[in-house]
Order: sequence, then C-alpha cells, then structure tokens
Amino acid sequence: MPHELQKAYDPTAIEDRWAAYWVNEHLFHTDSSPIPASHAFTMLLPPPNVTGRLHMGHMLNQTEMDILTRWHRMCGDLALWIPGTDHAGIATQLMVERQLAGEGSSRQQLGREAFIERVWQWKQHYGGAILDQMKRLGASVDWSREYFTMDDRLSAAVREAFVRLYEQGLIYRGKYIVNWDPVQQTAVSDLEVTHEERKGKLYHVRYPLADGSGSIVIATTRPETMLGDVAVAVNPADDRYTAFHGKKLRLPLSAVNDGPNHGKDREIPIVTDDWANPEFGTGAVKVTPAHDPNDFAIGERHNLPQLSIMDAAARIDLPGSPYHGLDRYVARKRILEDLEAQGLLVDTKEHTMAIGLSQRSGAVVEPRLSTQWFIKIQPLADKAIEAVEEGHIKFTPAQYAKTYFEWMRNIHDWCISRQLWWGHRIPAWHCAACHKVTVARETPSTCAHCGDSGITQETDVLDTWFSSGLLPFTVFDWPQRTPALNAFYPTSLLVTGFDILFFWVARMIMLGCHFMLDMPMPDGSPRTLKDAVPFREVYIHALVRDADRQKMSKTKGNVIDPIEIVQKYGTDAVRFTLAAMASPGTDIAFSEARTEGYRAFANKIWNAARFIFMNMERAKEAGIGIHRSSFASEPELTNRSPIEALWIVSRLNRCAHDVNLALEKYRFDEAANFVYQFFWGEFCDWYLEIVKLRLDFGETSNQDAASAALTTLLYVFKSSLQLLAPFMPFISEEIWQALYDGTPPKKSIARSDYPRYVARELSENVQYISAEEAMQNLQRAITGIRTHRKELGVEEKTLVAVKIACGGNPGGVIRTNLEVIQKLSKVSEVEIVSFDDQKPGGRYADLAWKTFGPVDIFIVYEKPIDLPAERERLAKKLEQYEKMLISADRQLQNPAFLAKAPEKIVAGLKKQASEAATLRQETLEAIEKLEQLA
RNA sequence: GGUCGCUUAGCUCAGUUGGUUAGAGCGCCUGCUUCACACGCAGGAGGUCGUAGGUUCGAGUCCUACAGCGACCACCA
Repeated sequence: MPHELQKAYDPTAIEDRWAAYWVNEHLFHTDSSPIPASHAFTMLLPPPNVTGRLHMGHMLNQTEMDILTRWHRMCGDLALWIPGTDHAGIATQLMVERQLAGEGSSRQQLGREAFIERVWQWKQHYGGAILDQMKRLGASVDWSREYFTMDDRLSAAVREAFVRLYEQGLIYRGKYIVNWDPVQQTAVSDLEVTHEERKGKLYHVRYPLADGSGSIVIATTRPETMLGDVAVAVNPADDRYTAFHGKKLRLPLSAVNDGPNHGKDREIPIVTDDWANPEFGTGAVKVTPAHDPNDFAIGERHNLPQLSIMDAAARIDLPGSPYHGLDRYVARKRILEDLEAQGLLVDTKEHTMAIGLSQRSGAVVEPRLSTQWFIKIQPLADKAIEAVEEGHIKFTPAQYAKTYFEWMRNIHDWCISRQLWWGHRIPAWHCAACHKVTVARETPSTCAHCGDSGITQETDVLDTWFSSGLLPFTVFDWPQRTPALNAFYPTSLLVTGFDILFFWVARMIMLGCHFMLDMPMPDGSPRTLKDAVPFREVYIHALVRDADRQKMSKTKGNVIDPIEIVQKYGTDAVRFTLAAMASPGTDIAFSEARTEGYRAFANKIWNAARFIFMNMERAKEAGIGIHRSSFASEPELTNRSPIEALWIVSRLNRCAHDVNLALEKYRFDEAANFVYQFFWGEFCDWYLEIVKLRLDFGETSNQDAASAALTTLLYVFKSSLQLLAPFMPFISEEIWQALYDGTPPKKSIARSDYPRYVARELSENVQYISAEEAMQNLQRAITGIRTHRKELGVEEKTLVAVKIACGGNPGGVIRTNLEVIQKLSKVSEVEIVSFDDQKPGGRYADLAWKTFGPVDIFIVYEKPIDLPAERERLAKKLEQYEKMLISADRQLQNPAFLAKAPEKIVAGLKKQASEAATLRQETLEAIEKLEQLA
C-alpha cells in the first residue's frame, strides 16, 4: 500500500532526491548493442560553453529535449540524449585572462603552455557548472557519454577532419581582408560580427592632382585610412571625371619623415572601376586595399599595392609619420584637424551607417589584411543545400528552411583560424628553410617538402564552431566505424534556438554531409546523402524574453535565473510553464504568474494523490485488498458500469491520443494543455467528485462496486501520471513510487509505458461515444442546476428540491444518476416531470425554470426573485438569442448558401436556428411570467 | 537595401485544410472553512479578431494596400 504523502506539496523536498536517484541509478544509460536503428531516438544537446551559467534559454531548450526524450523512451524507443560542453575559445580565454589580470599577471607573462595549463585548471574547477545544473533539473541525458570538445578523442577527430579537408584542397591559407577584433586581437568570422546602425559622418576630402592642375574630392567615413590609400577610383562612365583618367594625385598627410619619399606626400593613380558609384558622395572613392574588403577587390583588379597602416590593436603603424602610434579614433580626429587646416576638408555630412561590432568584445571591427586559414565553402554548401531541398532534413517551423537557403546560397568562405591560445591548434607546421607548410595528423619531425627539421607549428587555433560542427559523428568516435556510429547516426533530431542556426546547425549539415558520405552504412553499402546528414529533423524554438517581451540581458538587469525560479516554484512548474508557452514562431514572454498557476496544478495533482491514497487505506481497513495487477491495464467495463467510469476511461484515451499527436508535431503547448485540461478539468472536477459517492466501503454497502470503482480510479490516475511524466518528471515519479509503496514494477516511471491510443478505435468505440454523450447531459443537468440556483439567489448551503423535465436519451442518464445530481448540485430531492408542467396551466407553471440543451430545470424555492436583476438578465439573454436567430436565418434564407455549403454545415445551422428559436420563445415566456409576478 | 514574422479579452497567448454561438491561463466580480486541495470549489462579466478594401454562399483564417511592432541578412565609400 502506498506510503503517505506530506500534507502540502513541497517541490524542494522531493526534487533533489529524484534528480540524484536518476543519475546514480544510471537510469538513462543507453547501450548501443544490437537494436534496430529505426527504434533509436538520438539527440545531441547543443553543448553549452564551459564558461556558461544556465539561463532561461537553456532551460527551455533542455525542457523540450527532455520531454521528447522521456516521451520516446516511454514509447519504447531507444532514446539517447548526449550531453557535453564546448571549450568556447574566445569566451573561455577571456575569462581566464580576466582572472590573471586580477592577480596582476597576464597570459603573455605566463607564456602559451603555462597559460593553457591554467585554462585547464580553470575548467577543472569552474567549468561545466551548467551540467551540474542540468542534473538538478532532471535532464534525462546519458551521462556516461558526456564529452568535452577538447577531449583527446575529439581533438584527434578535429585534426583528422582538418587534414582531410586540406588534402582535398578545401582548406587554403592566404592573405585576405578579414574582420579583425582589435581588442581581442584575433580574426573573427562574418557571423561573429553584428551590425548596428549608428550615426556617423561622411567627410569630403580634396586630393590635389600631382601636377597641380586641379583636384578631386573624395568621400569617406573613415578618414584615418587615407594614410593607406593607393589610388582613387571613379566610374569609367562618369563624365565628370573623364578628363582625370590616368592622372596622378598627391595624397595629403602621407609624408613620412624617414621614408623613401623624404618627407614628401605619396603620389597615387586615378583608376576607373565600376565599383565607384556616381550617385554616392562625389562619385570618387579612395582605394585602401589593406583596410577595406571592397578596396581589396579593386586593388586586385588594378594590381595595386596593399599598404597596411594599422597594427593588431588598430593603432596607426607608420613609422616616421606624425600619426604613428595613435589609436585609430585619435588619428581620425587629428587628421581631420590637419585637413581642415590645409583647407582640404571640403564638407562634413551626417551619415547613418551600419558598423560592424565584434560579437564577443563589442569592439568596432577593423577590416584587416592578414594571413588566415579558410575553408572553401561552396562545395560543402552545395551538398548542404541539396540535403534540405531533397527533404533529407526537415525544419520545424518550416519557414526556417527559407532562412537557411538564403544564407547558404550567399555564403562566403569560412575563416577558421583564430589568433588565440585556447583551442585546437591548427595541425600545420611551417618550415624555416623552404617556407612551405606541412599539414599532418601527428606531429612531424621534418618538413614534408624539403626534409628540414627546422619546423614550427602554426600558432593559430581553430574557430570553436569547427569542432562543434563535427560533433554529430565525432561523439560516436568517428573516424572509426563504431557500433555507436552505426546505431545512432544520423541523429534523429536537433532542438535549438534560432541564434545558432548558421553558427552551428548549418555547419553541422555541411560537415556531416561532407565527411559522412565517405562512411559506409552499417551493412557495408555505400552511404547516400540521405544518411550522411547529421540529423533528420531540426526543431527551432523561440527565444525566452522577460514578461515585458524584452530580451533578457545582463545590462538591462532583467535576466531571470532559472535556478532561482525553480527554487521558488519547483522544477516541474517551471518546465510546465515553458512547455505550455512554447508555441512555434513566437518568442516566449516568460511570466511568473503562469508558473504560479502551474505550481497550483502540481499541488492539485499532489492532493488528488492524497485523496486516492486515503481511499486505498480505507479499502484496506474494510478488508478489501487492491492488488497492483488489478489496475495495471484498462478495466473491463460494460454498459452497466457507472457512467463516470466509462466516461473517464474514454476521456483518458482521447487525451493520450491528443498528447501523442501533439508531441509528434512538437506542439509542446498543445500537449501540455491537453494533460492539464484532462487532469484538472475532467479527472478532478468531475470524475473524482462523482467517484466519491461510489467509494463506500461500509459493511452494508456494495463492496464489489466500491472495489471496482477504486480499481478504475487507480488505473486512470496511474495513466495520468504516466501522461504527465515527460512534462513533470519529479512529482509524477514521487507519486508513482508512492503508489507502489517504493516497490514499483519498474525502477522509474520514466521506464514505464506511455499511454497511447489509436484514433480509429476511439472514433469507432460505441461504448465510449455513448458514454461521452450521456455524461455531457448529466453535466448539463448539474451545471444547469448550479447556474439556476445562483441566478435565483439560492444560498450556497441551502438544499433545494428540483424538478427536471427531460426526454429520450438524456432521461436515461439522469434517471440513473439522481444521487450524483443531488450531491454535486446541492439538491434535496429530484423529481422527473413532464415538459408540459412548466407551461401555463401546468403543475409547476409558477416555478422558476430554465432550459439547458435538452434538459429543463425547475427549482422549488420560496425566496422572492430579485426582479430588476432578473429582468436585466433575461433581456440580455433575449438579445443574444435573437442575434443567433438572425444570423442563422440570414444564411438559411440565402439560396446560394443552401446550394453550395456542405450538408453538415446546413444541418448544423438549422439545428442551431431551431434551438435559438426555442430559447428565444422560452425567454419571452419567462419575461412574461416575471412581469406577472411584478 | 533585401528577406521573414507579428498585431485576437485588462495581461500572456491558442485558434489545424475558410464553416454552426472565437478559446485557455492569470487578473477581475459574486458566493462558499463541501471531511484531497483557499496553491481550493461553484457561478459570472469581459473581444467591432490593427485599419481600409477585395475574393467567397460564408473570412480571425485567403488576397491587396496602409499603419504600428519585431527579427534576421547585407562589402556602397
């Protein structure tokens, strides 16, 4: 028999215990030994940064994944959810550098090796806090497979992938313009740059012709870069400048003291290029190949030199120049002053432009010429596009496929090198002798080209996303063909936020399609694109915002800490909130009021359990033993079974069906609402209230009936807990275990079977359908009496006598459930009368009466009616019924409607019209009667 | 500049392929210590579905324009 539950639901008292139990008992450990691949459900947790703390977005992501994993597991699938963390190059390095700064040290002081050692120590101490938080939140991941992207195993796979791409000619090294973060002093990829509209200035600067015969005015937003100008470009079709073609300009302020020009300004050519837009500025554009990607391209076309004038920290780097050593913005100010002084600053205009900011540091990105490693992305993108076009990967919501294509079709080569210390060091060695590069899986001792031993490893590390892009196969020990890889690749689903669609999702698709195409299938046959993809489906979820729809950010101070909120309301309530609010397409405005409501729901479940356990105890005391096998499966009910039993089993099956369907579509909100509505609105509000009457274990009572009622109750309750388990794992586990007094049939409810029901059976089961109809009529009678009582002003405590007129089907259920009606609507006695009795001259013509569908309710009550209130109410009702009647009639009198609308709609409308007419008539009579009383 | 999305009750949001009286939670009003639960029970009020047109027998749902809000992408100095 069940052990007793505490009187009040207290999540903190139960959650830690079960969280620890699930981990310690290895309940979610998944063996890759022989299983049919079709039964595997595999997901990768988007690896949080080691530096990370859990935020609401993680919790939403994890809640959704956990619901799906628990659901699949309970449905009998081999459910595998793999956790891990990302080394997060820049973020982590920054964290440790900050720590060092606090100690008055720096990474430069430590040196590379000692610094990396220090980061590892940091990781050991502080890293992975997020995974501990996950454990507390009960995420049902397989902890035995936890990884870190810099583990030896994964690092080896990263090297392998790099070397293969290099050998395939898909990785190249070269000097190009990249996005440079002058604060962190590293290159960043296009994706790591965010654009922000800012008000700036557009400066018009005069460059005199070298021969003194005139001048050209150029427009620029970054005047400091003029020090690196090597030409001025005009559009060949621009008539204003035809006379200047081929001439030279003297570049102001370019003189360098000790340079080859001996203090004279440089001369630069005027070139013609289509890039120059006659509509913009003055139509003449300065060309600075080392500091602007467009100018770089012009430079290439015209074979111009690339003159770099800034250092890694974006200071002017031009020895001998008066601007040498100045920060770019200081230099800008000084240069503008000097131009002004020389009368060369012609105009300054307000100009709004989108400037690039480094995502991580917030620094304004400086386009910089530097030697970097790139992936030739087009061949990879082609396959990635095909994979989605061919439907090998499905996006939910579907609109994201569009966004994906948009990006993939306009992709640029991927800069994968970073000038950091923390990360996967690029496996390339430079030869001091022949200056060639040796790329190798293992550290070579000599140069592969000239055999010289004077080689040193590349100092750059790889972009973090390079290694995480490989995860769908490297977590299964690629490049080896392991049983796990055979069993679990491609993974089933990826659940993630929109923010990393390009960073991670797109990269995984490209790299997965590329590398896994070469990996034979488990049976040895060649793999096609369909099975090379890293996952078959992608579900993109919303962003969690605060209650005012503001993005949560530290600077705004509106960040909701999931742990805090969990401590306040319990994990189950927070999970349920997120699930219930997670409708596709819209962001979640997280509101605590909602969570409060779901904590109340948990409390409701808790108390339902207490009530049920109490009754099990009572049965036991009466000598009625309930064996667990008796409620293991659906009770056998007949037409003679109590109406509420037939009804609740039918509703349970309907709910199970709906929930499963919703989860298949990733409609967490629908699924959660179905369970909520069923448990609270049907199981508790109706079934429990009715079943109370049946649970009479007294000696004079029908003990068989009581015992049957208890069995059905237990079955439905147990099934409800199972339905609920993926959403609220803690409370469902606690109560389920208690139900079996600590010796449950499985180690966890998470390992028991999920209720399922086939739609066809539901629609064909006559017994259920008629039970639902009958129950609906019973409910109508009960709520009818309640409403009527209230309207008549009958006091809550007062028992009244009622007469009910009802015919045909409704009559049956009402006649056999008089006791239920009496109890649930506070009635002293019920008498079934004829419809004619309320009519003028009828036996009860003077009683207040009311119609509820096919049921008429008369209340026998002496208290005088509140005339004005009743008059107002009836007038309102009358208006409503007349509206209904008019709208129905309008359509029914339209021949086009009758001709074209489907029969079902017409019939429904006719029924509605006749009902409205009856109601209207009755209301009129009631008003008449009221006036007589008055 | 390009692309996509949103606008439904006081608040937060549902509303499947157009179809009978547009739903939920919270909040609000009224009444209840009914022996599981006041984190509760019962009853109730509240919506010209952003605006203006159009298609249709029928529009919250489809089309067009407009207004407001938001997101993403983008190498025009």
